[in-house]
Amino acid sequence: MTTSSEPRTEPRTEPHTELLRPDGSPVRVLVVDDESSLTELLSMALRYEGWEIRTAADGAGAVAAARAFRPDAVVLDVMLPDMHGLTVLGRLRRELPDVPVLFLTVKDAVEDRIAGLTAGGDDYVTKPFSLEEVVARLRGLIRRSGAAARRSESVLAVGDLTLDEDSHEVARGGDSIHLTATEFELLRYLMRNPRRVLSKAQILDRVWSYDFGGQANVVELYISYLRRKIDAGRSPMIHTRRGAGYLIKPAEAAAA
Amino acid sequence: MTTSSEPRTEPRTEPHTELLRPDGSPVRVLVVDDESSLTELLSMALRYEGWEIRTAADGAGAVAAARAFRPDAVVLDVMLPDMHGLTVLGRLRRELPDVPVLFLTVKDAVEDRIAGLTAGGDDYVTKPFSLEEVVARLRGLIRRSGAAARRSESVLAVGDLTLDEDSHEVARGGDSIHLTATEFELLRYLMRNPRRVLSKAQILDRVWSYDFGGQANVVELYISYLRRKIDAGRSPMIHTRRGAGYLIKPAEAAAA
DNA sequence: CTTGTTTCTCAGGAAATTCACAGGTTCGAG
DNA sequence: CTCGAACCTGTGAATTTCCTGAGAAACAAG
Repeated sequence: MTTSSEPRTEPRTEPHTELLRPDGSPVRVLVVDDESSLTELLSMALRYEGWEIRTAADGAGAVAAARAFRPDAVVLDVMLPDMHGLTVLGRLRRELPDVPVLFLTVKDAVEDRIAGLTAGGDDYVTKPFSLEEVVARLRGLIRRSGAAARRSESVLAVGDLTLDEDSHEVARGGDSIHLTATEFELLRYLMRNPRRVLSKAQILDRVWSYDFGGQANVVELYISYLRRKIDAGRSPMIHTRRGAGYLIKPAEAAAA
Repeated sequence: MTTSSEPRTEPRTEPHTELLRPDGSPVRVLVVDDESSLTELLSMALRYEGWEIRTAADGAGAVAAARAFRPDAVVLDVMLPDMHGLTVLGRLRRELPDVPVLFLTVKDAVEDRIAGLTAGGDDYVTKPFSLEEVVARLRGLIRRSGAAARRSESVLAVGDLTLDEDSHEVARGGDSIHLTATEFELLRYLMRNPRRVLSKAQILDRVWSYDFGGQANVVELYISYLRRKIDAGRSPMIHTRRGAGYLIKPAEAAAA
């Protein structure tokens, strides 16, 4: 039995470090997509981040909502029923010159044109996406746009393990570690919820894309990969709670 | 009903640490399921938590009740006679954008089609469930949703024994203790009712799933397991009241 | 087209957990 | 003190849960 001595009463942060506007009010995000199941899913996930969400189903609605709601960021599907995303972008910009936009595009579509747009500080993710990806990108945009009060750090740390959300660099105790995209997202999710048990279902819902229909044991598999890279040899940080899920926490001082 | 034999005429002292809304009124929960035996069972257990309960048997009723009752949380069976749980969810969200939902699903059947449910901070339990599980999950949802005063602690403490509901960590006097899932739930139940005698029937009804059909002496067995881990050597916290049940309380100053 | 990487399925095996059973122990009423 | 009921706990087997190797499929880069 690992004998950690203290009862651990360290400050327990909310699921995620909160991002607030300068005046202390919650960050506002406008979600624009014509598939209601998607706006639904996104709304839920983004509200859970503590943000205030408004949705619109088409370009006209988006512009109107932008004017009324004055969001700090916009999630915008490139394909809308009434007008093309780029048209919407133009009108949005007229309302809100500096608001960052996260585009949702289909994989093989006009990726280059979108890519060009991201030069202006915008960003995009391709459908089907994972919620972790969207949330992370959005956080990045908001952080960089200056809409957030404190310029929050892009580095997550748990014990001697660090993960940089901007550069995607991961290191444990000085040794840099190469992770694949999925491994990275899984680790980020764990690290954003340290000391908290996350069920396999939660992980799947959050780290895998919303249309993933495969076996739930991919989670076990990727945990296994992560352990090989993160915990190899050292005292383990990723723990299994049989019947409940997984959690990450700083390694105990290795038993002497 | 369950396999418990004796009539439940237990002393009805006030329940557990109460979760209240900001204005001090009791938390409201809407329970939606078409099996009346289940809504019955749940209502009873949740009322006992000190919450105000309303029930509905189908989707239409759920939406109406949501509008009128404005609950702080909803327990929602995914399979309803008139519409699918996800449809209901959409309509509920229109009424109550931020209300957390606890889904009830069947284990094997639709497991894949509930993807995304936990993503927004919602949660689910699979049938057959134990009441402890439902109550714990609900408390977690409410705690995190902000309906209750923010940042309530997730740690239960009795004497020098602590149990963290987020990390599933248990420790006594600094020594961390590993418990299995069932042991954990049993201990949580005891600790949420300190100094109070809980009969074996109560424990069975509460900690084991409602369809448990085994020998009632599993309770004795698990109490025995717990003692071995919790009380080992130290002065005991788990006590037997012959003919009545068990209770947990802070250890007396150890007799020299 | 070829090659290297990444994602994922599948399946066997290891390990932990749950539980029944039964013999032993303790308690308290008479 | 005696007896039966209530309780405790060792043993072991069935079951569940998790881990991980091997390889197929998908993908990206050259």
